[in-house]
Amino acid sequence: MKQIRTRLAPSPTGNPHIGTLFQALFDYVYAKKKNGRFILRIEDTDKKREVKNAEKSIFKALNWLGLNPDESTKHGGDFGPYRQSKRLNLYQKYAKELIDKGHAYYCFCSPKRLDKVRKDQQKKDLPPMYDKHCLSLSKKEVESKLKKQSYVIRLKVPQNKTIIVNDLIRGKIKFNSNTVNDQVLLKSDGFPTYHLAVVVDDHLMKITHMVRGEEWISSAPKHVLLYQAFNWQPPKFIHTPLLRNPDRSKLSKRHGHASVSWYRNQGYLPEAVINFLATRVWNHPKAKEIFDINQLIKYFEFKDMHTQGPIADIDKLNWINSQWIRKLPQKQIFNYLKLYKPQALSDDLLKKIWPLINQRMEKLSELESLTEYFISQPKLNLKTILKESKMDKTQTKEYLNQVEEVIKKITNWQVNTINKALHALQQKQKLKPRPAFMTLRLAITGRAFTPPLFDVLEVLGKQTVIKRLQYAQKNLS
RNA sequence: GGCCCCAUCGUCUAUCGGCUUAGGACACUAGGUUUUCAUCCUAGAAAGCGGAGUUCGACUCUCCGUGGGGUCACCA
Repeated sequence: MKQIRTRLAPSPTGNPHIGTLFQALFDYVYAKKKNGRFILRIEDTDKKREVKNAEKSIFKALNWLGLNPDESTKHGGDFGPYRQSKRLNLYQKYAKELIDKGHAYYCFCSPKRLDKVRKDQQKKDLPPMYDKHCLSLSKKEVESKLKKQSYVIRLKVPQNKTIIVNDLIRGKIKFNSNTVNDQVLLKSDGFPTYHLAVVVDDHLMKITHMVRGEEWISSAPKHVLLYQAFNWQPPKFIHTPLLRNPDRSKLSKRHGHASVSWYRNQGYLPEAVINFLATRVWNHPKAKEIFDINQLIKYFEFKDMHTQGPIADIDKLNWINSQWIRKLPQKQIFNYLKLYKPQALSDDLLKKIWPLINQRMEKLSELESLTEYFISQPKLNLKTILKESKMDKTQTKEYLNQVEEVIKKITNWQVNTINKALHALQQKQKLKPRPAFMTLRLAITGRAFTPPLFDVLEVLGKQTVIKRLQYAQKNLS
């Protein structure tokens, strides 16, 4: 049986887009499922748009999600080079072959003329397309021009033909060839355009399943034409829907959440991001909401992939992330947590606090705000303290002083002994639980929302609690 | 504008012609648990874009509208 080979073919033009990883996920999963190979090919045929270190970021992003390729510029493989700028001779060779077979032609039109043609067409409300001007050049004319002029090679699109793009999840998509442009295949600088390069490389690299975004559907007929011209068997086409902004436009940087680094910085777990991306276009057969990549590998089939463009709903991601924070073993979470840990927070302290805060955490980036009052004396809001205590300044101060005395007498510093002692005081003082304990919470932690008070006290330690009570009293006088 | 893709609660979806008073999840609202917040539990509100057709029967099939999206480069 033929080996399944999938590929991701990003351009090194900036921070990796989450949509790229979205594609990679299905490449990776399907390859793993079928015991195939997942290939990463760098499509660096546009020198102008290339960004330094972009290639590195792609590897980093893939590695973060655990979607490492089997073959790439870094991992090697039998079908290299895996960088298109290293394959220029191949594209040139195949472009010539197309000319010889009559499926492509030289074009010498200047950018100026092309611009004029385009503008005229737009004026007449016609779709802008190359007017095949150079197609009518005689062999002689071509030969003489080749000697002194720069040229491009264009695809010769046949007239009045129906081109069928067979998409694995969308079925047959029909195009009238008259609506397909005579696309440039080889640029005047000798570099191929995407259209030539992608077909040549996917064929040479023996790609069996080509996953890419829906935005490519409209150029797919050109690729079909090329496969026919070369007489090559095309791979299976899978055009995934596009991730959307809340306004339904294509997910973009303008709206935030587009770059992979954003997700990492926010403190989303790789497991959660994968879970999230997968569920945008696919449902677990047992209707599970939370599942890992192995489940995906086990159950995923392209035929079950949706075609509707989903909004990348951050609320849902947050929920999925919070589920994974609770689900993953502590060891693994702590490993991820390193990135977000403030210096002052020791490993030991974190270990103690974790059971108290992990039910309250949605994103790992919240670690600092959830733990800061365990580390240092928080700012106090006297107004809020007095409001909650329902007593005046002196009474509140006196209460805190009594708490201090009670606490000083506790010998066995544990949740239940603290609990007993402070409840006894609360009853003796004839205070209602809420003012009694809320006042304490505010005086000691500086905030109204914390884990259970006595647990917090236990972790803080007797001495710190006493210090904070004294600090609060000082503030109240 | 041409071409193409898509169309069930606010969002993601189940339903693959009858099993459905259209089910679930997130978000939202209310209540319970909790000294607070969160968790957890319970309940609630919330949807088949419109019109023709096919059929005994349509959310599900076909067509036409409508709406949203993508694409029209010597960029990918």
